[in-house]
Amino acid sequence: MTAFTTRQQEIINATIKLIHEGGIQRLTMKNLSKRLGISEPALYRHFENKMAILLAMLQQFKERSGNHLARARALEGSSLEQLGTIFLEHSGQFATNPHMAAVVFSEEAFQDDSRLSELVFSVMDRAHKTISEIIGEGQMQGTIRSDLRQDHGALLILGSLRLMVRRWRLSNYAFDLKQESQQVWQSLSTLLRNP
Amino acid sequence: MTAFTTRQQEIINATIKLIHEGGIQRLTMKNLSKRLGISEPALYRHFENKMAILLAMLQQFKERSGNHLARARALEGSSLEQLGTIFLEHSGQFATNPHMAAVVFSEEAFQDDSRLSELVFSVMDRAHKTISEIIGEGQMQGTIRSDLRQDHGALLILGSLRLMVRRWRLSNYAFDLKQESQQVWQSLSTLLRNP
Amino acid sequence: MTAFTTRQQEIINATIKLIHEGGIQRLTMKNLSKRLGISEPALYRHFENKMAILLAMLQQFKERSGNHLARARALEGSSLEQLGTIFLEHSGQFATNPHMAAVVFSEEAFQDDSRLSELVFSVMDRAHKTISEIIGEGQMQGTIRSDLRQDHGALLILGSLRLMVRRWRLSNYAFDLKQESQQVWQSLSTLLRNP
Amino acid sequence: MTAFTTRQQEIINATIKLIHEGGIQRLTMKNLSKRLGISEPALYRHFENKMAILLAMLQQFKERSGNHLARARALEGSSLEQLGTIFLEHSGQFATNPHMAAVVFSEEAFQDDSRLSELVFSVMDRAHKTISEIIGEGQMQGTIRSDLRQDHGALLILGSLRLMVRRWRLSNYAFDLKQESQQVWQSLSTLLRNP
DNA sequence: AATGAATGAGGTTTCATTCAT
DNA sequence: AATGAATGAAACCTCATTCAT
Repeated sequence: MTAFTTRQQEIINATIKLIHEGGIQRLTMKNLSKRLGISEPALYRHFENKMAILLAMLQQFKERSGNHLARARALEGSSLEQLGTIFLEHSGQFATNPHMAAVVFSEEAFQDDSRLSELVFSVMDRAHKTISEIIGEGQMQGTIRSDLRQDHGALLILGSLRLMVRRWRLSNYAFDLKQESQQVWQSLSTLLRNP
Repeated sequence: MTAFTTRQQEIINATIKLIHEGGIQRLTMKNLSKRLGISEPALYRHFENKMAILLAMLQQFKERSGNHLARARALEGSSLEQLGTIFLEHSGQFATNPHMAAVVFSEEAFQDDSRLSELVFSVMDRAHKTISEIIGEGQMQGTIRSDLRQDHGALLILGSLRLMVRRWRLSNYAFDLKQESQQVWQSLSTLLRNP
Repeated sequence: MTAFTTRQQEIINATIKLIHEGGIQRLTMKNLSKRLGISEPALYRHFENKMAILLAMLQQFKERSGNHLARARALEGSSLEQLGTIFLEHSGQFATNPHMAAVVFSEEAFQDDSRLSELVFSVMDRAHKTISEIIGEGQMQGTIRSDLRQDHGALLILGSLRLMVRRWRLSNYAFDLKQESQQVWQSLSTLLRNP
Repeated sequence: MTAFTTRQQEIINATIKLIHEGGIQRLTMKNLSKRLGISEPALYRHFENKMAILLAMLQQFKERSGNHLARARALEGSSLEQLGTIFLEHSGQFATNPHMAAVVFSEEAFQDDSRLSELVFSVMDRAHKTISEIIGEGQMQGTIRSDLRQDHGALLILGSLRLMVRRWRLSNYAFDLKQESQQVWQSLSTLLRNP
């Protein structure tokens, strides 16, 4: 959708890596330029602002997250399978691209600017709503236990996913996220399945 | 354990409020001194460093969290009741003291200093371990379903708690956290209970 | 005299307009290029420097001012009529072309470069000298009161003209400059006329 | 009225001198700090902003100008004597303090900020109104010729004063401003006096 | 216990200008 | 004739911290 130039994409990638390494505080225009081997003013040829860089990064993140959800929805499988796909694809993206995890957990740093924080919220909210919907469908079809509010189910799934990724980060990526997320999903689906 | 002077406690409280209002970025020595109505150098009479202030704040947080857990453990009730107490007391503390929620979600900002980040991790980890233990006991007693790894149960409970509080924050405290957390716990206990 | 290419003239005009809108501070190569819809380096095809642009602008201004004076001198009328022509033509030019007024009042900004400031001074000085001359002639012919130093007369006329235009600018062009300048000239000529 | 600390007054004085030497463009926080022998951040202890420094400078200027006018109004003398006092005291202040002249003619540089430009305008406007008033009184008393609109008289007097000072500046202070202003006032009063 | 004054390091951004294409 | 990409210098300002009082 949003098309970035090569340089812009490079800048976005470097931004993600810097945040990954040292949080938002490490993301300075100087560090960014140093990382890319260009001067600070050069950055301003490609983005109007530091804010614009963050905005671009989050927009891209939102787009990717949206794609994940859409792909899962398009699956032929049962509701539980759709949920599993969402859970595993999301954690899979973090596993392959650990930098992105840092961005998700820097959310609080974006609260200064309303555009940034709304973007962040909208990403989370869309996932929440999609998952709620799928749970609702599963309950109608009888595959998911019906004594569970749909939004609570979404809270459960997303909350577990987020905390798992956070623990993975805090552990310094000490365990295999993909493997762990499969096991966690196993547990989750056991709980959700209509007995 | 750690005894703070009146002034020190005032500083810690102001720190929490500043973080609550605008994240770690708002926490500057200047803002802190302005909030307290004293000069900047005065802060250095009470704490060696900005870091020392953060450290004190987190230590206090750790202590309180530890107390919550200990109190829950001391209860006579069943495992599920103990877990419910932990869940509700924690969310209750956030409801009464919304400032504290901000600190939890500024965790990422502490990654610069290893002492800070270890402290943060230890708080989360203790809760995780305690909850795992209780789940284990519940499974042995047959009150909690046994087809669930204990650590996954802890992940579930803590993840839901955290995400619920986060959504409460992002919604600008738009809903009643106490009421909502009771309902969420209702859902959670339904899932965990041995059928 | 000085022949400018079409592009050069466009650049000069845009320069005047920018100064008009926001003073010398608004005149940056970036703003200039944006206004013209070309790139910044393109400007350097047409002028060596930013200074060269300002120089060209002032030269053109000097030329036009010289023309005004010469045309007034060529008139058949009395000395007072010549002075009136100068007064009204100058203010008339500002009325039709308010952008130019801004340039006159940005004079101080040109003091950095000696060539610029000398140019500015020479424009003012030539008007001063011409007016002094005409007053002298009028005094010899008996149409202008002779108890007035010629240079003081020039100071009076130019000072009034400048301040009137300045007030017009500061008032945000709130009054009709042409009409006002006719009335001011009425007052001035009454004072100068030999009773 | 407005009381400044010693340091603040030093900063204001240095500001005036810098503007005097090289216009507004020379007035940078770095130059200012260098001139005072302190660091840049130190300036921010005494003024919130660069703008605040300019504001303080202009407020002081306004106050002084107001005092001049009030003192002249308090004189027992005729209207013409009051006008003469205003004319000579104002030029006298510039003669003693050539730095201030630079500020007056940097007016255009203040157009960026509305507070600054309004302040500048109010200074000029008050002088204009006071002079108009005095002329009106003189006309009623018969000492000033009545075939002259009061505001045109003010335009004449202020315009001449400004242009004279400007020429003095541009000439690099080559002539004796006090002496010249006495002679100019001689001419002006001759023109204004009721014959 | 507290303050006024100061500072070095570093933050984001803008400027006029250059160079390869 | 024009551009995309880049840059060194410098702008204003903020940060945590120190020191003499």
